[in-house]
Amino acid sequence: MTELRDDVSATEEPSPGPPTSEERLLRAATTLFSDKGFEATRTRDISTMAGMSPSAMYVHFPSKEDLLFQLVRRSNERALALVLEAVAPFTDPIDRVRALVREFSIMHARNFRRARIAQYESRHLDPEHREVVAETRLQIRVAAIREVQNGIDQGVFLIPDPRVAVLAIMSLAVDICRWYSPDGEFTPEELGDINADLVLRILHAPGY
Amino acid sequence: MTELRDDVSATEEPSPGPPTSEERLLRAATTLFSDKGFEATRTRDISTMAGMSPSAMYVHFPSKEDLLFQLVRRSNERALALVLEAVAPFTDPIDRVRALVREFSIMHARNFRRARIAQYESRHLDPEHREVVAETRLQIRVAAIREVQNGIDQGVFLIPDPRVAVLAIMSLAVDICRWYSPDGEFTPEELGDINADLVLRILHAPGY
DNA sequence: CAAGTCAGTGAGCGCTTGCTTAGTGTGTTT
DNA sequence: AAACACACTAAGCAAGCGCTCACTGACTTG
Repeated sequence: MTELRDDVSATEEPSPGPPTSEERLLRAATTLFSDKGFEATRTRDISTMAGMSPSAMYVHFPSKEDLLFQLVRRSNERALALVLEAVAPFTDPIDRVRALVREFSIMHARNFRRARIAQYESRHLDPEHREVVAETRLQIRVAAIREVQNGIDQGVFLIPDPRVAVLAIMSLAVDICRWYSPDGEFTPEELGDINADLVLRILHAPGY
Repeated sequence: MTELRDDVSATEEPSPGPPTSEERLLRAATTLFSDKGFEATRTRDISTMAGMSPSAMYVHFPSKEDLLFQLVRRSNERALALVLEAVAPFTDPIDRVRALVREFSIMHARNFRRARIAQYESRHLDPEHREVVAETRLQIRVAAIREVQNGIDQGVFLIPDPRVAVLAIMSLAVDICRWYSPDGEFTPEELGDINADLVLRILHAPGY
């Protein structure tokens, strides 16, 4: 069975025992930022939802913007690590692309709130913070291009322009977080398999 | 040659002569809402960018929310009309899907600011306004499903689940407005052709 | 010309915002 | 026991917000 993990959970590997104040604040911010957006969220609401007084947020985070930055940074770093880990067990380009697309898609469904914040709220970051997350995102992109090019070089993918395939991979996966709902008609794992199949069709992989 | 139309232009068929005050306000709001988001945009900035005093917006629009609603409503109505017009000249399911995906994609590139507002800012609408735009969007979705199902029925598309194909069509086209820049490596028309090819590959249309 | 219409203005109101500051209670160190 | 460290709170400040309102000048109508 797949691991069930709360989308608003702040830590990747939840430690036992009650969540810390910092964790509760990050969880509350995840819910509020993804629901109403960064600008429409009030610092009072974050603290209150975390079960604290309105000013308690500033004990743990220097500003509302920094709280957003921690959320976006974690989300992007986790996405990069997931992509690199997903392809690692395989050598066949088809297996590697399949694993990449599948895991990347699953992540954007299962963690759709965190993904929304990373995709749609990062424009509210300070310029230097925005640059940090842009660097991580570029690395994700580079990893995807590498996998597609690898398959082209080995002659198993047939597509005129690898950039086009990467565009499609990213759009199919990232766009999940725009419309996904846990009550929808597909589970995250189903969406992962669906997108992996679609991408291999696009790449004209043999048998697809 | 394709018609060049300013992305922030308020009217679909620009009338000759200088733009009206209402048009200038809609254009300013398009730029500001798409750049900084609805909540981060100040009514003073909209009026000032339109060349008027801070309170002048309220002569033409009852509220900031209503200004957003006009923008989102127009954008969605135009998208629906475009989809229906795009398929009309053709009878072959392949031609119809190709035209649908191509025009829908071109629109999300050429009018990426308006598309961003329609996709990402509609959560700030009042519930009744949100329902109006949801209805139009559903009609776009229904039209896409009809075209794919038509091709399946005629035996030219080979895909297990038509819902999956429509999901992919929507994601590939809509997601353009998230990352598109006029300075990027693809023109709107190129993106339209690219996405049409990708979708026909996904559908296993003969020859793709 | 008098009256009415209407786009646009300047001042500002009531409220909320992110954030600060002084202080409190609890547990730990010396 | 004195001193300190720490998470947290109550109160509130300066700034900015959406929006209102009394008013103005230009144009239209009778």
